[in-house]
Amino acid sequence: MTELPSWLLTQSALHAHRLVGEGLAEVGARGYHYRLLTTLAEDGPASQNTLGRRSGIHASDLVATINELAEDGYVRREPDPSDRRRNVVSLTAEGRRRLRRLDTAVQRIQDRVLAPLSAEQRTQLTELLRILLDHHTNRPGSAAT
Amino acid sequence: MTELPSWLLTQSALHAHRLVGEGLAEVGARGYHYRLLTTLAEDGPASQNTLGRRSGIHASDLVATINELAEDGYVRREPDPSDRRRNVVSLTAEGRRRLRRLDTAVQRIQDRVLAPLSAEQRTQLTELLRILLDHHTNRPGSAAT
DNA sequence: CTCATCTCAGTAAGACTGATATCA
DNA sequence: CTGATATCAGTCTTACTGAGATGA
Repeated sequence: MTELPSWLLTQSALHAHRLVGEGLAEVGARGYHYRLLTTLAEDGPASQNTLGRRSGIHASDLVATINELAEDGYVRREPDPSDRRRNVVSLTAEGRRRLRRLDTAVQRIQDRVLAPLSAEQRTQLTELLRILLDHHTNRPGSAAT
Repeated sequence: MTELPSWLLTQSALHAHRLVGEGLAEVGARGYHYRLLTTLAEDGPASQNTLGRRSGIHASDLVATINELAEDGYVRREPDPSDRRRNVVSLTAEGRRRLRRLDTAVQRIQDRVLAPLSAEQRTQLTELLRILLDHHTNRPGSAAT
């Protein structure tokens, strides 16, 4: 069993996930916070629906995530004047600072995650995972509802 | 962000985990069931404590897992005569058959998980993950309690 | 008494489902 | 009315914490 690719994958990911989670927790953040802030910084303000698609965070979890980030003043949630069903969520200046801090933490952790691999091996691994992820992202398997 | 190794790792693992979960669900099982049955088949009967260490399943989850498997007659839980605090958990004949079935399901899924990779790339990936996992397994990081 | 073992209740993160209110 | 959007409550899996109970 300990040689099953899916096992190796999920277990390594578990460690990576734990390390990242701990790193973010040290500065009082969670994975969703980082993901949403990054998405906002990379692709700009958007409706919650759009942010959900971009970040991969489920709409219902997005609500709570935005609540939390808005409470700390990292994002702003404003009704869209052109479509009053929508909220436009955008990054504040404080949010940008916050993201820089989280980014530092996360980048530092990449090194701990990949610690036992050489530079070449790291590249190899990222490429292989990139192929895997692209494949499964575009072939939802049975995730269609 | 979508190039972060930890992101690639956790997201690919998520797909793998989902595929395996679906495959097991189709035959009415969960990950813990497969892991415990495999551990019992590979290393033989043991106390719950020992099984927890071997399988990586937390002692408190092991209780429920064994309950479920015992109810279906796949494992037997008997008090250890030499130490009445302990239960000795062992695989039944039905449990062996059950494991063969789950094994088939899981093996079939490996192919779906690794679909876009060549044989050589699969070997590469498994080796890299093996290194990662060994590293993090032996260096609990901050998992010490 | 201390320590190991097992059990039970509860928590946490991430992903997801289903129901509802609002509005286009 | 239909369909999109946001919100709310709850489920599932895996992992873990803390509090007992039993017995070595």
